[in-house]
Amino acid sequence: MSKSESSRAMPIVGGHHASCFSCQNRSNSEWCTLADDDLRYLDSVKTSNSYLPGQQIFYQGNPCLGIFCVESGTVVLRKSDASGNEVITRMVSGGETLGYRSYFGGGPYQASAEAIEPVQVCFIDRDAVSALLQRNPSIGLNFLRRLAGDLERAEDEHLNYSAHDVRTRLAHLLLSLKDRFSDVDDDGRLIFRLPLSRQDMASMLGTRPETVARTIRKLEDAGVAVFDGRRVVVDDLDLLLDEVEPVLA
Amino acid sequence: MSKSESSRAMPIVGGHHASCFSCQNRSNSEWCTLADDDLRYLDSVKTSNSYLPGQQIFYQGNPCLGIFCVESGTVVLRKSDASGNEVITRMVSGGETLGYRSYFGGGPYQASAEAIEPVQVCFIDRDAVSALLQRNPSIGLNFLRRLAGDLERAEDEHLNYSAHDVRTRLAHLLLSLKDRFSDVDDDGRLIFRLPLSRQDMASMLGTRPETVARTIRKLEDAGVAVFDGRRVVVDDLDLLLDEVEPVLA
DNA sequence: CGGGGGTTTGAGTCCGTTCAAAATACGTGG
DNA sequence: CCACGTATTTTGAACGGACTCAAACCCCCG
Repeated sequence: MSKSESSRAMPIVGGHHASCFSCQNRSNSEWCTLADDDLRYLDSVKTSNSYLPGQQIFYQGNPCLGIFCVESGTVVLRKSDASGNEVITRMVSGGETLGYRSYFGGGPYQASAEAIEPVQVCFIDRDAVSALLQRNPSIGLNFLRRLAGDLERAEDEHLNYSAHDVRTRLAHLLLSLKDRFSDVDDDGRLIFRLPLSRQDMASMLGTRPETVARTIRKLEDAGVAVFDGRRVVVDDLDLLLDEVEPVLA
Repeated sequence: MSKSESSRAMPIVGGHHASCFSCQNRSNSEWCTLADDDLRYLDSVKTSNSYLPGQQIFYQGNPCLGIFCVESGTVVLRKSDASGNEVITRMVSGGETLGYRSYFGGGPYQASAEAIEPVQVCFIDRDAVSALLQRNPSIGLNFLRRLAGDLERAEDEHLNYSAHDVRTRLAHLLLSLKDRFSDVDDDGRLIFRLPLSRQDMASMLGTRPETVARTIRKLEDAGVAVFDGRRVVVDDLDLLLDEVEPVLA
């Protein structure tokens, strides 16, 4: 169930009101092709908010009132069904956008967005998005590219899911988190600081927490990685890669 | 010209050259918002082709040269990895479009498109699509809606997949094929004529043909459906629905 | 009639689940 | 800072669904 039951999309901290002009992420966001005056418009209509880990940015089933820009931090999209089954369909980090699937698809959100790190997000109203799309059609193309990429990832995931066991998928997951959540220490080892609980890992892998724990143990026994809570140490990246890429005959 | 470079995507029958104006499916396709002169343009640049069951319309890995309109018949998108694992990510029938994910996402096709029924498709060149997008930006919005819907379905499928066993997913599959591939006979029974082999069903369910056979047997033993090759008879739709919707306490 | 691909059935195994309990981490108040 | 209650994680044992390998079957076609 949820931890902070009641409050909906209530930011804990008022906006520190970043400017779109100085936004680090703009160059690789959908808004990169905005002309100066359009950017000025965007900057004037957006609102900026902060969320702490565990706080919900929007809920599955809620109507989509606009689009969010993640300035910093990490958000997960959780999707659940009537029976309480839950999967994490996506992780969204700084520079990425949020809520556009429902915006373009119509209908309510199909997943809940929850901050798993302290997050700074900007909100752009439906009408403002619509206006920007009119003023600069290339924004639409940018979102087309984004959605096409999302669909590709979802279908890759589908294939990956039905072709590999949990151990392989866990190795996959680690690799996909490498760039954003690991550093190399003096000895050349990879040091992860995962933003995910074991339960969240299970939701991402489509399995149960118990299985995650057991699979972690297997990877440790195989010398691939050492897990200590959310801290993971990988001595030899090649061993991790071998988990994913079977030794082909 | 463009697609003859690969002898594979060679239609068996020359176009019967349907007109876009008389196309039955236009009203619910992405092209429904085209003005008359744009439609005339589309009609002049599209080429129409036929494929027989088993023929490939394009291959995973091939560059995307344009977009296809399925006028009639059914196509499946097969996606495979280096190890030979295969899933069917989508079924596309008359009125739907094909190849737009790669067109907007850039890069080569991520799946192969194979006719599983006699199919009539129109091909629209990249440049023509681009021109139409420019002339009528609402086309872009239509594709945004389409991709958003595809992504939603893919993520629904993901949840469905990790939450339900093969038996439930098979029932799901039947229900999803009901509208297009079944009729009601005089006694009120549903008569399916499936366009899929058992292997294809396995690819859609993310399982093996043996498991499909066994699961079919279970459904028969439970009196839910009778399978005779590709012909399926469902006496009582409610029984099928019960397979999907667990009796909630 | 004799292939040959697809399908079904069988037997055995393995992976992941379930249920239950123990261990560990966490937050809160004393 | 420690103690305590709670939630999460880990471990264990038993079960079950789906997989693998293999053989038999079937149907379509030459």
